[in-house]
Amino acid sequence: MKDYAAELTSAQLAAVTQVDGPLIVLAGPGSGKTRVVTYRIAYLLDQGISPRQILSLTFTNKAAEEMQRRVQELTGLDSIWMGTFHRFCAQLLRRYAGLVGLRENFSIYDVADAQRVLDAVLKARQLAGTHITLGQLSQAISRVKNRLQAADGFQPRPGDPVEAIVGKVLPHYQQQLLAHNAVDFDDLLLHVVALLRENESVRDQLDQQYRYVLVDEYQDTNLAQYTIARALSMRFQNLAVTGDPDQSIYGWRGAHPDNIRDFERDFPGTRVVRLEQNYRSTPNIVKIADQLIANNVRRKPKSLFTERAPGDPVRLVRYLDQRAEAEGIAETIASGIAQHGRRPRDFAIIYRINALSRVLEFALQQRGIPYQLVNSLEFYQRKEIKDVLAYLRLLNNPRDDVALQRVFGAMTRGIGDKTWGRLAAQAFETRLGMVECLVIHGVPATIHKSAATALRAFSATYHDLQKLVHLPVAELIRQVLLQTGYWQELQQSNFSDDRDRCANLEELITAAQQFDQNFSESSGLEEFLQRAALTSDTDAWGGTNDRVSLMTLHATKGLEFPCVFAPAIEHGILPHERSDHDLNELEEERRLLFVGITRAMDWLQLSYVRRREFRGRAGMAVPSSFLLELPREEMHFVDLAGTTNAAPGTLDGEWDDETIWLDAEVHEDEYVDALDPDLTPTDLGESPPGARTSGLIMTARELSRGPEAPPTSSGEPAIDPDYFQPKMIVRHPEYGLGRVLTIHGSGRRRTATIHFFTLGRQHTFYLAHSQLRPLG
DNA sequence: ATTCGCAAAGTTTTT
DNA sequence: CTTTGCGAAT
Repeated sequence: MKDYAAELTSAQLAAVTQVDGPLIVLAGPGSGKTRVVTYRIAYLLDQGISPRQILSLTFTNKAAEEMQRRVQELTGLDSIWMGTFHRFCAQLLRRYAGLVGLRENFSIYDVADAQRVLDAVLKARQLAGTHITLGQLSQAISRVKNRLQAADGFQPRPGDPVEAIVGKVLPHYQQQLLAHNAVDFDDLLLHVVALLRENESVRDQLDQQYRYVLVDEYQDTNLAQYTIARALSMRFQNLAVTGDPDQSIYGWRGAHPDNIRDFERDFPGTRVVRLEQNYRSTPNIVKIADQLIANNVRRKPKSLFTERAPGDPVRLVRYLDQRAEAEGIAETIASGIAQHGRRPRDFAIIYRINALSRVLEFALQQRGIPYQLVNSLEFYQRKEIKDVLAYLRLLNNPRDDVALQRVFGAMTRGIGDKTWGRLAAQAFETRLGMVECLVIHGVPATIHKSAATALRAFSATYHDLQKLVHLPVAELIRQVLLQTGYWQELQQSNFSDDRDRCANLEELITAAQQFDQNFSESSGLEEFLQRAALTSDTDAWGGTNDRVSLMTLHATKGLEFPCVFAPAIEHGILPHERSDHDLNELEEERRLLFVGITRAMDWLQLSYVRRREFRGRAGMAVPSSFLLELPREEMHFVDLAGTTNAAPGTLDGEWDDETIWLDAEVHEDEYVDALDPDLTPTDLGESPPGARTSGLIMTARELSRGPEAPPTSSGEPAIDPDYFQPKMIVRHPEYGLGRVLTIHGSGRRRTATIHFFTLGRQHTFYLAHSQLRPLG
């Protein structure tokens, strides 16, 4: 048995050795949370508890893998069930499909698949043509589902147009999914909730089977997930959750904000253990993280501390543009590897939105630095991959009409809307899936000759392939590619990107081969499809490599790296423009940066640029207001933007608010000239029709508004910056009337973001300098 | 029914 | 800059 006391602090030990009863571990970043969880599992095993009785639920696949790895390192065991809620639920549903109206071979629809169903429902219900997009609708449905508002009992909030449509559509949408023997992501949870609620014996049986349930990243679970965890812990209340409210970054996905309070309510006598000491990062990093997060109002104060030796200051770098930024980062990494004994895997570049990865990738490629994109949507989103997977899904689940639609659209010739409609009509009458119907009843008489031939050909191929579903998945994929002619078509194509497609398909086959080796059981195809649906990245299947990691801030959760770069800390990107109208969302953005900063162990660089390209257009970037909230002593400012009044690097180390914040405006005319030489003075006054600003970037034209109206505040008395408050209506001599959205900072540093009504856009001002006046 | 071409629109984060 | 959508021509 391990000497637990010797390897853990007293707080950690308390969390590890509490075997029975409900437990909450509130763990700050880097406080050894994963260590606590893995040691706790080891301890449970030492107490004679069987690995089969332990269930460890995580939020992402990545976190699950990491946990699995570390548990194996510690105990040598890999037989403990670890994975995401969604994967756990998918497996349960395979077993109990009949109890919720599914068959065990159900398909899992991704967002795009689900939207197709939604689209069909809208059209059938004559509800198409509202200004509400499919995306909004499916998001709203997702919210409703995650809040456990029952499908038929859902009451739309009065006056909410989106919810009104959700109310009309939801029952039919659900019915269609069931008819296709399919579930969307949220249904995986929802069906399990229903299963556990309606079948006490099943619930009790599972409760007994999984006597020890661990939930990681508890702050990001939604109501459905919490309900599941609780249902498995009624008789045996050995539910241990770990989390950190300051790292809650999935509110937009229905994470239940008060779940920690709920937990204590539902499980009286819960033991709460707090872990506040950080073992991961240097004091500088901890300090700026701590000070940043202190700006969140809706938060229980908590302070992080560390006893690590002081390290390098955190770097804040201003680059000229995104290319310079990417190259600068690549350069720094290269020299870190060449001169400071770093490995590529020591570095991570983390950003707010996936779109930012492109330049960075390019710069790394140029220098031959190996990198990996984590969770980029790429692989399983690619057309050719989705096409083949659709065919596989169709073989596995003949009711999957959405898959058939995709197959007809991409892998067969000669079948169009008309034929589709006629086939659908017959399928509807016979209450079968469309392929089922085709196989059983043959081609409907209403279908024209050429289309009928195409259908018969498809039908014959499908029939042949159906006999092969028990082959190893890799072999099955090969057969699908060959027999449908898809492979041949791509091979003979003259388009160069079809070459890439073939390569991607080969990669899929390789992944399938790996899968076949690891899972030689008979239900191979189903399991393979499930994995394909529930993992978003390829390297989840492969090993860990010595590469620089590129990922979004969301994807970094639970990870740590010696050296971290966080580029594009700019207004509109972080905080994201769609988040800064709402305090809750803004605070979530701040937590996101907090999570990002605290991934760094030894070395951290934040950066922003003066000029960022967006939709092909260059525009001025505005530094994020979060930068103003960071302490200065722990940081080192480096200006590489090459401004006219300061040679590159001369501002090293010294910076104040003007340096990072106002400078972009001071030099704006110079940039107008640089960006748009054809701009004539008459252009300057009005914005061209249709020119919208996202708030992300100011265009040259918008910037040019500035110098036309030099500050006229000479005669007017200054207004106390503290006078301005959110929601206040204000007037600006240049922009007109607007409403204060958010306020940041205090004193001289206090800034306000104003939404201007007539402009339909927003600007951020430094209140001590601004020409803003309260109305009246 | 398919394909090609151009125009418009839209870009958060994940299971 | 991409991707998606729509309309016309084959």
